[in-house]
Order: sequence, then structure tokens, then C-alpha cells
Amino acid sequence: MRQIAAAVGVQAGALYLYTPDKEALLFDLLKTHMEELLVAWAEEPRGDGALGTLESFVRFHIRYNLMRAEAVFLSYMELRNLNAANFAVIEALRGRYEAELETILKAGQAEGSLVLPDTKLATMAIIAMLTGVTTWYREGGRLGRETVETIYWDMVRKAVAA
Amino acid sequence: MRQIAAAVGVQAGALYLYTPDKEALLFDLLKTHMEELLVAWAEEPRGDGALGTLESFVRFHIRYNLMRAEAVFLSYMELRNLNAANFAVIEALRGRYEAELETILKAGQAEGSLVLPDTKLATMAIIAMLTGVTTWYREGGRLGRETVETIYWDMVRKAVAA
DNA sequence: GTCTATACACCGATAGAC
DNA sequence: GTCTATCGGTGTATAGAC
Repeated sequence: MRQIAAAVGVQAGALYLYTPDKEALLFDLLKTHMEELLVAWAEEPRGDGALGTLESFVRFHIRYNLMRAEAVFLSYMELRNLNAANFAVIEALRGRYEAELETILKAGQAEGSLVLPDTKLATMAIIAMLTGVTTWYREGGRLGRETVETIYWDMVRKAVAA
Repeated sequence: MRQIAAAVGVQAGALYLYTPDKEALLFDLLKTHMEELLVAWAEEPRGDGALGTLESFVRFHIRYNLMRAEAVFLSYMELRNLNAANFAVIEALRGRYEAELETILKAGQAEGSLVLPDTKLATMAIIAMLTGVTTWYREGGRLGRETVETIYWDMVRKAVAA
């Protein structure tokens, strides 16, 4: 709290005029992050059919997570420092995001453009794979962000396409 | 340290007869974990050709990470609490493990059984995807461990096969 | 609204008795 | 080798002056 106060330019005690305690501050941060992620995806333009929508999701997820790398990392690392009730709220929001991807995969199966052994596992596998980019991607590295998106989309497409 | 001492059945001070400080304890734990992972993979029986070896790797990684879920989680969460020198040692061991997978992928490309846009990215993508299983897998859940292995292997194979 | 001062708990690590 | 006692530091949160 002293570090946060210093960054804002006040003393630690003054923070308690705006938040009841440290956990509320963390919870608001994580909740806002997840809600903004859901809004951003809702507003994201998407391609045609399940395959086009899936490509949009893959590119969106990589781009958004790289853009907000600090928040993504913090959300993961600090999640277990929330109490049970707050933890459940964040997990529910995460579940809603995962459901967005699973809906795409199910639609693809229904229209026959995708073939999957298990939509739930494919959902978790794809999200883990895409989120992993944040652990190694560096600005100015060997590959640019758009190239990385394209390469990952290629692997995802092959993994799930009919 | 007081909790560790209590778990072992001594007082906190007594721990310092066996370790110079807390960081050395953490470093040894993480280093041992990574070395045991490398040894276990070296001793793992593997299938024929690049595809067979890759299947062995996929199944091994899921199985080993689920078996040692606590150590895997701790290795990830506590990695940033090491000083720079110790951090570098653990990262080097992690790099050796990743190189094991990348070697398989390169061999597969050379023999023509695998087609990849980029071996380095495929390496990171596959490891992230497989490690992700530990975040949602629960003993006694909908799918058993071997079924999960098979489903993930199916997705990996499709993603990288020629 | 913000400051200074401080209460209170906990942490890693050490000193010294046994 | 293990204990008890304790040091110095840090953390969240609160009290009261301004």
C-alpha cells in the first residue's frame, strides 16, 4: 500500500479514503480487467462462419493479452490472494470468456467445418496455448505480433479444422 | 519458515542448521524439480519416429505435470522470488527441457512427417497447451488422465502433422 | 482530504542456554 | 542439535492533527 500511495503521490493512510482495504482494491482491478476483456471481444469485428470467427478470436486473444500483459500476469499471480467469494466472481467472469470460445467451437462442429474430440478440452487447450505467448513474446524480437498471430492461427486451424 | 519448521516438527531456528537462508531452500526445491523432470523424460520409453516420440512427449508431459502438480505450480509462482543468478539457473534448465521438444519437432520436419510454420513457436505453443491441463484437471472428473492424454495428443498431432 | 504517527501482527534470521 | 527469546524490518490499517 505504501508503494501504491507513492505511485499516486499521497501517503499510505490517504488510500483508505477510497478503498476499505487492500483486497477490495485488488478485486476491483481483476474484475475490471475481466469485464473489459469481455467488452473488447464483444466489440471485436469477426470473420465469416465458425472458422472466420475462430480466427478472429485467436488473433484477438493474442493481441489483447500482449497489450495488457501486466494485467494478465497480475490477474494470474494474485488470483489466489482473493477470499472465496471474490475468487468465485472472477472465476465466473473467466468462465464466461471461455464459454465464448466454446460456443464458436460448437457452432463449427454443427456446421461441419470443425472436428474436435472434445469441445471443452479444445477450449482449455486453445486458451492456454494462446495465453502462453505472453510468457516469451518480447517487443522487437525475432517475430512481430502479427506474424505470431498468423503462426498460432495456423496451428489452431490445423488442430481443429475438419 | 515457521510453517515449514512446524511441518517438519522443529522450531524455526533449527532450520538454519540445514540451510543458509530461505532462498537457498526455494532454489534447491526448484532446481531439484527441474532436474528430476529432465531425468524422468530421459528415462521415458518412446515410440518410433518423430511422430511416435512426439506422442510419448505429449503423454509424458501431461502425466508428469499432473503427478507433480504442486511442484509445477510452486515453480511457476515462486520463480520471480529468486535472485538473478538463481533465476538464470532455473531458466537454463527449463530451456533444456524445451529443447528436448524442439529437437523432436525438427527431426519430424527433416523426415517429412511434420510440417510446422516455426519450430520455436510450436515448441512454446505445445508446452503451454499441455501444462495448462494442471489448471483445470481434477481427479475423479469427467475424463480420466489417459483419456485427456489421448485427446490432447489428437489435437497436437493434427496441429503439426504433415 | 491529506498528513504524521503509530498500533499490531508477522516475517526472516540470529544469539545464547541447554 | 534443538530450544527459547529476540532483533530489525515490513506489512496493513487506524487515530488524530491540520
